[in-house]
Amino acid sequence: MNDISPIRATSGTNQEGTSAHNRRVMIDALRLNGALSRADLARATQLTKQAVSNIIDELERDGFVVSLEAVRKGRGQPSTPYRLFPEGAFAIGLQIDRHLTRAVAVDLVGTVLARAEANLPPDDPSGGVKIILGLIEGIRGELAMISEQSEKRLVGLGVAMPGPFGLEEFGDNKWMMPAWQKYPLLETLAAGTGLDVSLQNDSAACAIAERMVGAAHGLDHAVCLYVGYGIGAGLILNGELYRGSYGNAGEIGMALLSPRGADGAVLEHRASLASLYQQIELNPSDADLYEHVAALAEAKDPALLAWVNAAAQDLRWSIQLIETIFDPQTVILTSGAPEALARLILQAILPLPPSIANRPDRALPRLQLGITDPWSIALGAAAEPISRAFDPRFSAILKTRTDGL
Amino acid sequence: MNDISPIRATSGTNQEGTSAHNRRVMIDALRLNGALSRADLARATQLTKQAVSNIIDELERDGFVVSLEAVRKGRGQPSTPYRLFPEGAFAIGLQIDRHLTRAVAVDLVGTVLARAEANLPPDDPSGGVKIILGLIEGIRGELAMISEQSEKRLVGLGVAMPGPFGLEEFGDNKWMMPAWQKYPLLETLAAGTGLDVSLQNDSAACAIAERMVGAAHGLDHAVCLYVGYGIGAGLILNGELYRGSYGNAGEIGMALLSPRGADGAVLEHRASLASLYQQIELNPSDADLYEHVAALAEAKDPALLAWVNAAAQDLRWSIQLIETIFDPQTVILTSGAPEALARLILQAILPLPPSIANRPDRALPRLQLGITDPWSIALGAAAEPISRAFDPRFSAILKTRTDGL
DNA sequence: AGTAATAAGTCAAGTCAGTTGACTTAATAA
DNA sequence: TTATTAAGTCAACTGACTTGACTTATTACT
Repeated sequence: MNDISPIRATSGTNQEGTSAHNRRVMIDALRLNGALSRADLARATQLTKQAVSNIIDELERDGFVVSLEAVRKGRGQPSTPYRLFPEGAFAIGLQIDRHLTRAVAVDLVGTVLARAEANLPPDDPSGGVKIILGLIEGIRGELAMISEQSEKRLVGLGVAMPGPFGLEEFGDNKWMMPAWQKYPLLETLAAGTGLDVSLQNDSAACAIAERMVGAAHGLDHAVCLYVGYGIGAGLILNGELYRGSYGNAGEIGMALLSPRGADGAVLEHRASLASLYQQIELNPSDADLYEHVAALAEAKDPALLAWVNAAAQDLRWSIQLIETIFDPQTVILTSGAPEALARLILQAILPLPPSIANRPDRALPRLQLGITDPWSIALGAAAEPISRAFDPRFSAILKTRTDGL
Repeated sequence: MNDISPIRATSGTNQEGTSAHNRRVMIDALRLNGALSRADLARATQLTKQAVSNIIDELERDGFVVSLEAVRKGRGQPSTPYRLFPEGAFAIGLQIDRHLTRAVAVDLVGTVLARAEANLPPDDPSGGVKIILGLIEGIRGELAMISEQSEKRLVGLGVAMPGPFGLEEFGDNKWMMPAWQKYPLLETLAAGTGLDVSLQNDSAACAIAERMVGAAHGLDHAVCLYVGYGIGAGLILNGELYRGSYGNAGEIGMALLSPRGADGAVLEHRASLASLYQQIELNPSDADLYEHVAALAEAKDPALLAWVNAAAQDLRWSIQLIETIFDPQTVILTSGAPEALARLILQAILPLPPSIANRPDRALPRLQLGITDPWSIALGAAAEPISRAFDPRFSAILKTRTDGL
C-alpha cells in the first residue's frame, strides 16, 4: 500500500483536464491579444462557438474576464469583446538578493499594484525572514485596500533568489548565498503567509517577467540573459520556463570561458555587476549604489567603460553560444543595472558575431534590451504563480495524485 | 475568409484529445516498463481501472498490444500483463551523410528489422535521391516479408542529416552539405515514397535513439553530445526532443571556443571526426575508413591519441557547458566512430571539471557512453515518426485545423 | 477443509464538456 | 427593401471517463 511503485508513466487525463486546459487557453489568448469576441476565440482556439460561449460565461461568472462594448465591424451582428479582468487574480513576488529584498503585488495582467523593499542581513536568514514576512504583510494590506477580494484571489507567492540550488558545498562562493541556501525558506514562508510558495532563480524570474509584459511577450522561444550581481539565463522554451532536472538550468554565469583556460575563469567572474563593483571599487551593500552607477554610466566614466568593453566581449561570446545551442527567436539582455549602463553594455556587445541566428527569414532582432526596471525580478517572481495558475501547459492537463502517495 | 488571422492562441482540446493522450500514455508506459497489467496501468496513469480496461481493449483490437500469460502474485485474482506488440507499427529511418546514406526499418519497440546502405554523391542531390528511393524500396520489400501488414502500419519516414538548416549563405562550409540543403528533399521523398516525411539533424536523431533504446531510456532531461563528422547536441528536455525556433537547437559544434579567441575557432574545428581525419590524414570518403580508425584506436596509435587528448579537452569544456546550461540528468557521449575510439575519448575526457552537476542527490553518472553503433542515427531517424505517433506530448492533445488554413 | 482477505477485472448507469445543426439577432451591402 | 453576412444561442447528442456494485481467482489464516 505505501511502498513506492517503480512503475513510471505519464499521467492520463479526463474531462476535467480538458476543461482546465480550455479555460487556460482562453485566458492566455486574451492576455496575448488584448480583447477578443467569443467568435474570435472560437476561431483562434479551434473550439466550437458553443464551447467557447460556455467557457466564457463561466470565466465571467468567476470574475476573470469582463465584456466590453459591442463593436460593429461590417456585416453581421456586432461582436462583444471580452478582456481579462485585472482584479481576477493577484500574486505576490519576492526578490531576495545579497543585500536587499523586494516584494511586489501584481494582478492578473501583470500590473504592479504595491511594492516594498528592505535591507537584508546576508548571513542571517531567520532574521531576514522576519523582515520579509513584514514586507509581505504590508503588501497584502495595500492590496486589500485596492480590492476587497484580494485575499480570496491571491494565487500564490513567487520567490526569486540567486541560484544554483541544492549543490554540494562549493567552497565559499561569494556569488551564492550559502546561509540562505541551507535555510528552509519555502516552508517558513508558506507557514508564515499561508500561501503556495514557489522558488526560481533570479534569471528565471526575469524571463517570466519578460514573457508576461516585456520583450518576450507571446514568444515561444526566447532566452533572457540576465546581468546582475551574478549572471544567468532565463530560458523560455516551447512557451514555458525551462528549469532542468534540478531547477538549475540557465546558470550560464558558471560556464568556463575557454577549454584551454587554466585559470578556470567563468563568465560571472568577468561580466557580472559583482565584477564591476570589484573592479571600480564600489561597495555592493551601499544604499545609493544604483544611483551612483547610473551617474557613472551617464557620465561615461572611463573606468566603467573599460569594464563595459571587457564584459561585452564575454557577453558577446555567451550570446553566440546561446543562439547556437537554443536557436531562440530572440535573445533579451536584462539587467539589474541602471538603464544607462544596460544600454552601454548592449552597444558594446554589438555587432554580434555570425551564428546560426543569421537567417534570411528571421522576424526579430537577434539581441534586444529587456526591462531595465530593477523591480523586474520581483515582478517575474510574482508572475510565476499567475502563470502556473492560468497558462496552458501540459502538466495542467494531467491528472494528479489525490492519495497520499 | 482566407486572410491569415493575426490572433495568436494555443489550441483547445476535447474528448478526442483526451482519448488520444491516454492511448499514448498506455503505450509509453508499456514501452518504459515492459509489461503491465490493467491494474498496474490504472495506478501508474491515475486513470480508473475501467478507463484503462476500455483503452487496452481498443489497443489490443488495433494490434498495438498483446496479453501475456496471467501471473499469480499473492492474494487476489491473477493479473494479465500486456506488452507492446512490436509489429503494431513500423517506420523507416534514413541517414544522409556526406559520403554515404543508410536506411533502416524499425518496429514499434525500436528493433531494427532491415538495413541498407549506399554511397552518395555529395554534390548531386537529385542523383542521390534516386539511390535513396531505391534503398527505401528495398527496405520496404524486406519489411513486407516480415509482416503482411507492414505497409498499412508504416507510420512514416524519418530523415536525419547534418544541420544546421535554412541559414544564409555561410561561405563554403565543408561541414554542411550546401547542395543538399537547397534541394527540396522532403517533398521529393514524400512524393517518391507516399510516406509522411520528417527531418532532423543527426545529433537529434541520435538523442531520439538513445531515448528509445539507449542510455536516455525513460529520462526526461538528457543531452546527447554527438561526435561525428561534425559535432552536435541532441536535447531531450521535458521528455521531448527540443528543436528550437527554427529546428537548429543543439548545434554546439558551431560554438566559439573562447571569447578572446581572435581566430574564431569553434568546437567542430577541433573535436569532430572531420578534424581527426584531417589531422592524421585520412580520406573521409574511403570505404574502409571505419575499420581503419577502429584498428588505429585499438592499437593506440600515437597520432590518434594526440588528437584524442586535444579533442577531449574541448569536449570536457563543452560538457561542463551543457551541464551548466541545461542541468540534465545525464550527458550521453555518442559517436559515429568505432567503439574503441569512443571509449578512448570518454576516458580522455574524464575526470570532469566541477559544475552544478555535482550534487549530493544525483542518480546517474554525469557522463555516460551511448550507443556506438554507426547505424544509431538511422535508427533515431526511424524512431522519430514512432515517437510522434505514440508518445504522450502536449501537441498531440490539442485540436488541429481541419480547414485549409 | 473452510473461511476470510485481497486484488484483478467487469458491468451498467451516470456525468459532463464539447459537438452539432438549426435558429435568432443585428448589422451592412446592394 | 431585401439579401447577405456574421455573432451568438438553443437544445439535443456524443463519447470518454467515473462511480460503485459485482464477479472471479488466488492466497492467508484458523
